[in-house]
Amino acid sequence: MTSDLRRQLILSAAKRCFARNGFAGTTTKSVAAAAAISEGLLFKHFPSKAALYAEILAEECEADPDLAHLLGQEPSTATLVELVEGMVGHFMRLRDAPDQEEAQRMRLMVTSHLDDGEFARLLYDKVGKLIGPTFAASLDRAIAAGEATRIGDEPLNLFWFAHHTVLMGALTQLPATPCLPYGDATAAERQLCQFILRGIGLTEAAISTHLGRQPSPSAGPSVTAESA
Amino acid sequence: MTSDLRRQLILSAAKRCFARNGFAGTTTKSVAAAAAISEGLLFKHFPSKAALYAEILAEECEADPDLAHLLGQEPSTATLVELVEGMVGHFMRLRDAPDQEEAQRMRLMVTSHLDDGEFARLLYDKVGKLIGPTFAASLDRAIAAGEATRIGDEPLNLFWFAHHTVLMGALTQLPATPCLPYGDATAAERQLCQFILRGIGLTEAAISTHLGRQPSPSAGPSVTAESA
DNA sequence: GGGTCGTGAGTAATCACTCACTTTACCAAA
DNA sequence: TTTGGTAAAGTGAGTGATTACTCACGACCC
Repeated sequence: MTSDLRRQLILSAAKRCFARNGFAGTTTKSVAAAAAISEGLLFKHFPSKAALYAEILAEECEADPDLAHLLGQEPSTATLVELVEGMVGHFMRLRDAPDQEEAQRMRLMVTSHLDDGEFARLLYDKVGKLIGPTFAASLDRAIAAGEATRIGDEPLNLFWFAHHTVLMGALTQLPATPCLPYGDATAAERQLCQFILRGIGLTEAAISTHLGRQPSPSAGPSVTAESA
Repeated sequence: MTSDLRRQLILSAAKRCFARNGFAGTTTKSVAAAAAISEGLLFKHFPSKAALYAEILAEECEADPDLAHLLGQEPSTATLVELVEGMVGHFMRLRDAPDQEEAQRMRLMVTSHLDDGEFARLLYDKVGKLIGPTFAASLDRAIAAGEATRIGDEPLNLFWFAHHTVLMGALTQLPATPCLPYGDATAAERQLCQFILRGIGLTEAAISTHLGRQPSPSAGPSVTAESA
């Protein structure tokens, strides 16, 4: 097997382990087992456990799951409802997704807060710089159209509030720790969308007009009512 | 020293350690050092590291910081604005609090999600049963008074959304990992209150009428504009 | 002087990490 | 096609340090 492919397989396996057990709770032995290689080979590809973790965090920093779904569409035309619906829909879909990789990314984002504060700062800085202009622009457009009220002087804070709600909400729903009974999934998704949209200042009229129109083909709220 | 007092000192020290480093990241040696005792004595009081952790989590379960501030006042008369202001004010005060114990409790609540999913479920169940009726009643009163719109069929979900926002917001502001720049603290606190109050359905009129009146003498938003 | 409080050296297991070694992949000369 | 050389891919037993936890023993108390 080529070195690059092996590297990627190790990173993928390690991401799974770190997301599930945190940095301290993960052993290099378990990572090697998850990657189906010997422990020695692991250290041929990465100089240390910490370096492996740092590389995974840096990778996550570039590919924030929420962010990818938020910015997957044309930034200048996306409305707030589209943005929030995409974010919440993505989070809700994690529960029933066959591939749990993104779910693990969520956990990883939270664990990074506790394992490595310095990285978390870097992540917030980076994500903020990326999403900030788009979110602020969408909010400004909504305010100009009379569809939203301006709340506070820091529009980006509103995005973080929403981000936190989604992140922790996802954490409570992931299979490993489904500790919070939201009830009907579709209803809860709509409720969360409304919570966030109202929170960031959208008017009731604008929400009831635009919510649930599934305008974005890539990350729309195309959930079915099949889940428990 | 009496056995009970020593026990409490160990619990307090251990809580600090677990909150900072999680379960796997905390060593019994470090706990003993933090409690200024030998490692042997620690195991005279607690049969295992896991048992010590479980007892701390169970204790937290009984004394959720948000919850204590929410229910500290008369449940039947507290308005939604008072409840949310108390919760957010408490969270904002963590940053500048000389005693960091409550801040560590916040971290502990989040780490428990990852270290012990079963406990997290128990915690949510317990907190939900305690806060549920109070929150739902306050919300019903506000709706009846025409001060709020009903959003969804599960009023408790709205509380969890708020809880998550506060919890993660606090995590990003704690001294060990102040990774998110909210800007002016007073403005951010007001912004967060508005975000949550709007999110749970309060009307713009009700918010602007009641927000910032500091009606609760125990846990009101009596922050000064001194922080950065 | 029995009983609790407290210690610190000790245990086996596990940790991150290393190293001597074998296997595989690849390519050119015969 | 076969042969031989070589470097990378891969292994697994082994390293000292650290882990959770124990135990024999001393210090203080009523």
